[in-house]
Amino acid sequence: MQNYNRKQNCIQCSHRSQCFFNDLSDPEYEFLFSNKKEVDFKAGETIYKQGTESKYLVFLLSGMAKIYVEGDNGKTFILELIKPFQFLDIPAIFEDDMLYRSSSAVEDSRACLIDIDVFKSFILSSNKNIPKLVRHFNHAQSRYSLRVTNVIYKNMDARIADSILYLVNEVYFSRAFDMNISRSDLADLAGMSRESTSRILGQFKAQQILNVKGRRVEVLNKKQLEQIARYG
Amino acid sequence: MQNYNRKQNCIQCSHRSQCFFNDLSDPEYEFLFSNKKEVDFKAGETIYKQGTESKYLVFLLSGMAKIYVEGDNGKTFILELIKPFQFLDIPAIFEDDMLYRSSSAVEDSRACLIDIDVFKSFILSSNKNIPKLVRHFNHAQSRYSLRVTNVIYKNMDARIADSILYLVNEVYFSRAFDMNISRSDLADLAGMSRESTSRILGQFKAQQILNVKGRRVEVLNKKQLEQIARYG
DNA sequence: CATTAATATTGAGATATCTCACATTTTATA
DNA sequence: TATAAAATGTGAGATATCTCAATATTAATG
Repeated sequence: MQNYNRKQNCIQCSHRSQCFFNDLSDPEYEFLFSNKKEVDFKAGETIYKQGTESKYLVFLLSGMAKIYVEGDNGKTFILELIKPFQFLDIPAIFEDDMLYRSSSAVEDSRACLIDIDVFKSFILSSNKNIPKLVRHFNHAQSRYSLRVTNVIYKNMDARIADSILYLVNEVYFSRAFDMNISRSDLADLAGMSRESTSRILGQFKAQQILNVKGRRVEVLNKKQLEQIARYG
Repeated sequence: MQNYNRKQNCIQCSHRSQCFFNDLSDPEYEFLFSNKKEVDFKAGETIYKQGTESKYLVFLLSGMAKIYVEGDNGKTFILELIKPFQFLDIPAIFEDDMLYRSSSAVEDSRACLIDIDVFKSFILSSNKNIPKLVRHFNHAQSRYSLRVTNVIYKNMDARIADSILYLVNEVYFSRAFDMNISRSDLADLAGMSRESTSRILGQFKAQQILNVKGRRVEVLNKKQLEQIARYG
């Protein structure tokens, strides 16, 4: 069986909590990944849809995915971006295996599908797995709170500043990066229209807070960006 | 030790998932509630604040509490209302015991505080507790998704309709009820200003969708309310 | 019961954000 | 490399929602 080179991968794993796989014994690892499937997703392709049940737990191997909620009008609000060696959503296991959010690939990606029943057995097999699972949920909840606060209380400037800081601090780990997401995605991340997003990026550029050229973004004044993210 | 009359209580428990306590053995029950404290909260009093750590798990015994996120500007957005025999938030156990949201009593309430370390031991003590815990998290996540979708994609009419339907279907279990929350709370639940909330209630009354008099609310046309909640 | 304080309603103007239409740039394709 | 297609930027008007100020109602208190 292919080994996901887990010790190494976990270094890259930006998930707040430990990676699920970094302290598994070989038999545990074998068990969890028995029946695994690997699937490729083209940029833009849907990985799963909210309101559907899933027989799998999706683990990203390469590329990037966005997790979002959809309104009746077809608009989307991005909750987080998922990078390799992170899970996408864990369905409502021990209930109906429902997914409450949707996901699609923002660039060509490869994912590993873990059988949900195997995952359940894995979770129940040892109480050493429980803290990891709980940390996953903690993380999801803390992110939700941040996202809600962001979109409810902040004006457009603050929302864009916040989104850029998210990219800097939690996605690309650098003040200068090439976004692999479109302006529309950035708009959906900030919870506003594409046009407003453009306007505010232009304004930040004029204020020398950012340097933006196409998908290249460079943060020139992080302090000020943080200030804006906080007070609008 | 006082017994919370758990078999009976769980009938009242509106939590999607089973109540944590309805199938505990007596020794388990004894263990979980060892060291428990009972505390009273007056209407309006804060139960806990987001960003703080908690040594307790709070379980509501009487009254009603609201769970909300706060912005830097002091505004609040209510995520859900908690009734007796439900947990308020489970802190980020197996991490830093942080709370990501705030809670306060909307009417005089009594709560039972369960020692968080006892709770952790309880969770780890048997894998039969895991599904219950996971269902709690599933529930929290599904509610977050609903709330986010509600506030991001819907106009004011839809948000008020949605909030009223929440009260009907998940809080009071009746088309006609006396709200124990203020207009401000209703506004915070719908994510809009107090004034706009008043206006829309007035409009729904004029359209004979609702009958509102003070805190008495009666839904006259639920079909239409659902229609509005969906399409605005 | 009268008075005060708190809560709720209403209207009008201010403001933030969106939408639409079009121009421009970038990317994909023949 | 030329051309079409897609993505992005920009301005102006439309719209939803908020804020402020005044009034009305309900609840609390002496």
